[in-house]
Amino acid sequence: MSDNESPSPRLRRKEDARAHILQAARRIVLDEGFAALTMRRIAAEVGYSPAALYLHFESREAIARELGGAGMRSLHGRLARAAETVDPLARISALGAAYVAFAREEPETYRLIFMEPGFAASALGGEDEAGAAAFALLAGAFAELAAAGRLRAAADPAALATGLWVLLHGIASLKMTCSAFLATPEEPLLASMLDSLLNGVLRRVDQP
Amino acid sequence: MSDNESPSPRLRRKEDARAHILQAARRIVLDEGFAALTMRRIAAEVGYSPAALYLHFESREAIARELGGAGMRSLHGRLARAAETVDPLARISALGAAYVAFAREEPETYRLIFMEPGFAASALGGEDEAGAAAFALLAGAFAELAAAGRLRAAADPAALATGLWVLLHGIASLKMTCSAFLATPEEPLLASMLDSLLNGVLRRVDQP
DNA sequence: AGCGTTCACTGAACGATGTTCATAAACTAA
DNA sequence: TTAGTTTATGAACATCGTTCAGTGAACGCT
Repeated sequence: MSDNESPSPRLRRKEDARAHILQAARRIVLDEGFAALTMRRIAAEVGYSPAALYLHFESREAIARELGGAGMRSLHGRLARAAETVDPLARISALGAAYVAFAREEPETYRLIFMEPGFAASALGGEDEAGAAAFALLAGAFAELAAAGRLRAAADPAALATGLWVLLHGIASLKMTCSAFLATPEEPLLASMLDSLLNGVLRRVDQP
Repeated sequence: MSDNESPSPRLRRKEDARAHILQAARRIVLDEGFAALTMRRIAAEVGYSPAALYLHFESREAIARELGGAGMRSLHGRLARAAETVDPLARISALGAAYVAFAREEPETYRLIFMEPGFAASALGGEDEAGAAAFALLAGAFAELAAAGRLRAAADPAALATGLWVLLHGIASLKMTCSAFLATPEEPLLASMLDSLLNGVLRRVDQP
């Protein structure tokens, strides 16, 4: 499996430069917001001339795309940790909480992934691996519920996962752009909506 | 009630100019997207010099804000028409369909209102009249349901309206940025989610 | 070792952006 | 008519993404 033992110091340094640029870009986005992600700003941060960035990235959008990919992997990581919850019902709550927490704690990253035009289009559509994996975590929980016979007959796990994502994204993004409107904190709102949704979807059982 | 019979041709022309500018701006956003809304582009459209725009508006953002306000009034208009449905349950469906249709047919307007940073913050928070009125339409439907005793005990109409808005915004905005992900058309997805949500919130009755 | 080639990088520039300012024309009020 | 306010302009400034002709330094080869 050794792809290349000594990766040629040339390429090594090239990849280092790429990494440094991305790291600087990430720092800027986190500290000053996505709007501050400027080629000249990045260049100053890494000690390059603005033109040098184009030797490592095609455009500013390419850097943003890469950053978005990393953000998506980060989100996937959080969801994966939440997905360790064994009970599928509690897992759904944990996944939702993790998702909303990510959006709250790294709003600029979230905006970059899901709210910037012309980029997120490919984030979940299959092209992005982490995005698909993240979605699979949600779908898995519903699939387990279905397999355990705890779902109403007509309920489709994939559709439910999509619905859950829609709900989570609705909370996360509305909170970001219309925080005054969403006076309720995210968590209680999420809990109550999840309650209603699951209440409508779960098979009713006399308490066993 | 006559505020001012002859509004002084001075002011008349000034307001005309404002209207012309906004109209041109609206045309640009609709035809070429929000990103194309440039001061120079607007100026060219209305036949002014770029600097002249600053005699009528404080900044580009002010124009965008005004446009967003108009968009919100337009959305409110659609919702108001849908709100004529008498049965509150059917009305909720109609409101949802109208909302999603607005976002689909005028995506750039929707993005301007709800997805552009630093603007939508005040769209629903009470400052904007149309926004509050639009929300009241949703809340009204749930309040009627509650008054008719068709809601579960713990259900709070205002919270439910917020939840519905979250859901609608989730569908509308995810469709815009991750259309590949939302392979399902908006309407069936909305219908099924609304079904589950209401199913979990409505008081169960033996069919009367 | 020396030579030629490739590579990483820079400085200056281009077109476009939002915005400001001095200036001129046009309209209003006396 | 004259004085003054309003409206519009053209040129300019700073900043943006991006391109391109050069400049060394590092690399591969003989």
